[in-house]
Amino acid sequence: MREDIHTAGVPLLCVSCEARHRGICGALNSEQLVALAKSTKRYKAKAGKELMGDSRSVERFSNVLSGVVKLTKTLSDGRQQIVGLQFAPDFLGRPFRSESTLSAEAATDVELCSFPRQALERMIKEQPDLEHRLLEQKLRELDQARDWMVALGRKTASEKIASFLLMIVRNIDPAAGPERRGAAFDLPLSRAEIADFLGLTVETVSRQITRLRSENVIRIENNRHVIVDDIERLATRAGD
Amino acid sequence: MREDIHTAGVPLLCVSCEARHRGICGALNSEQLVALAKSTKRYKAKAGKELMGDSRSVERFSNVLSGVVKLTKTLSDGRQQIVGLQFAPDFLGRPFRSESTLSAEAATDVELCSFPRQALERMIKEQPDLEHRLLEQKLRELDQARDWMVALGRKTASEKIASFLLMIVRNIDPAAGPERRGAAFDLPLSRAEIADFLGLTVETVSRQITRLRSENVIRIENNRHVIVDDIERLATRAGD
DNA sequence: CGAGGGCTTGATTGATCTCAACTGGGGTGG
DNA sequence: CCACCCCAGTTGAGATCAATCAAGCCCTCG
Repeated sequence: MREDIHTAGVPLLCVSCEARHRGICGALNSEQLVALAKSTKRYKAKAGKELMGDSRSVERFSNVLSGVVKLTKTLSDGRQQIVGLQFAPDFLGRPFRSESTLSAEAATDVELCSFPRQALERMIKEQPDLEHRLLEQKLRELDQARDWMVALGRKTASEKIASFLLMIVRNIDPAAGPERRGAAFDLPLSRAEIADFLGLTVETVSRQITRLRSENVIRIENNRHVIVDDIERLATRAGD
Repeated sequence: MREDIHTAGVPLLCVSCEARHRGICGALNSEQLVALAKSTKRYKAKAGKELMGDSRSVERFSNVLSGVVKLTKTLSDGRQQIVGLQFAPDFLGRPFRSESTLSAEAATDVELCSFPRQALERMIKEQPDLEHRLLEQKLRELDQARDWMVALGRKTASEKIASFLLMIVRNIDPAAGPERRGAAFDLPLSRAEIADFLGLTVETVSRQITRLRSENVIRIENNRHVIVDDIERLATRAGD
């Protein structure tokens, strides 16, 4: 591969960065990347780390470079709902003020590339295609949110679990084409988090996972590692 | 009001159109409006009319000028979930292809202003601010979708109903400031539709509405007309 | 007046929640 | 090195909220 042609003048930080390929940075040329990289900070966060409190850090946006970030909303009495999961190379942040509040937390260890709100907004003026990418990303998030609304509102507990596993399979390595029959991966979420994602309790999640396992739809090692031999078979359980 | 200044050269069709004020057309100047208006068609549809099937009419976008449009998703076995409601002057349509399918239907009688996909895309090239408006709108929809995910996943039946009524109050005339105590409006949805929106059954919706009524939180006339004397009191029941 | 659709109400069922006990692995400190 | 603890996960038994099944009511419309 003649990567050198495309990487001429690209900041070292960005050379192998996925956000430059599938993420929003793909809208930028070398010069613009250099400019943006000036105010860019790349860092890692441990699982559990809060990345964006209701108000804190609204002033920075990030690209997710690796790992999984969960977006949650909490009711006053503590009930929680995960309203989104972000995988690399998703864009993390809510441009232009939001009325609704949500917080972001590292679900697994994550790697982020963050930059100040202003830097992004300045860059948008210069390169409108950046805003286009942003729109595409947010449209995808909207599609996903709506798919989950169906699951939350109308699917049974076991359908929810199957849908969830399917969603992880599809995001963990989207590289693999749709023709593959099996997959293996680590769950990015604990049982409690899965429950918060699916609007269930931990116990119900556990029981349904056990059921899928005893029906040989999935195998599990170490509580976190899942092996799916026949994705189609799992898809059957998802309901849609 | 010196509307004449701002309406000079504006197509007749657009003069008093809300989309020009709060909607996406606000991004356009008179000339651009004239250009767009050439391929624009304004029309009314009766409640129940399908506006956008899974594939049909993806080639046109619309502004909702009056009335309410519901966006629904359906599982293979017929279970339905309403995943969004659009009020004037919302933009209706999914630019740039979607993987996820959804259909749009007039919930009440509606008035639409529609234009071909191409016209919009051409106009975006000329006026990037149009894309910005689109992004803002979709971000709002995303915020709303996530609020509903919390309701669907974590709220009780009666909290769901209260949240729903509250949402309608806030959308039906957002003009009225947050200081007003009461409100009266017609429900844009039937009981069955409310059920599809909240992930409940018709019976549960009916019972919970009855309960709110017997507790004097709301009054109801003709099954559709709702009077809320104390919005705060209703908000208390919504859970957040 | 009779029929049908939308809505309500009642009785019962059932999926999921709640509460509680137990298990197993990993880490800690004596 | 081992005993202990702690936490995540599992499993069981019983309670509960909403679904289901079944009438019945109230408009509107023919």
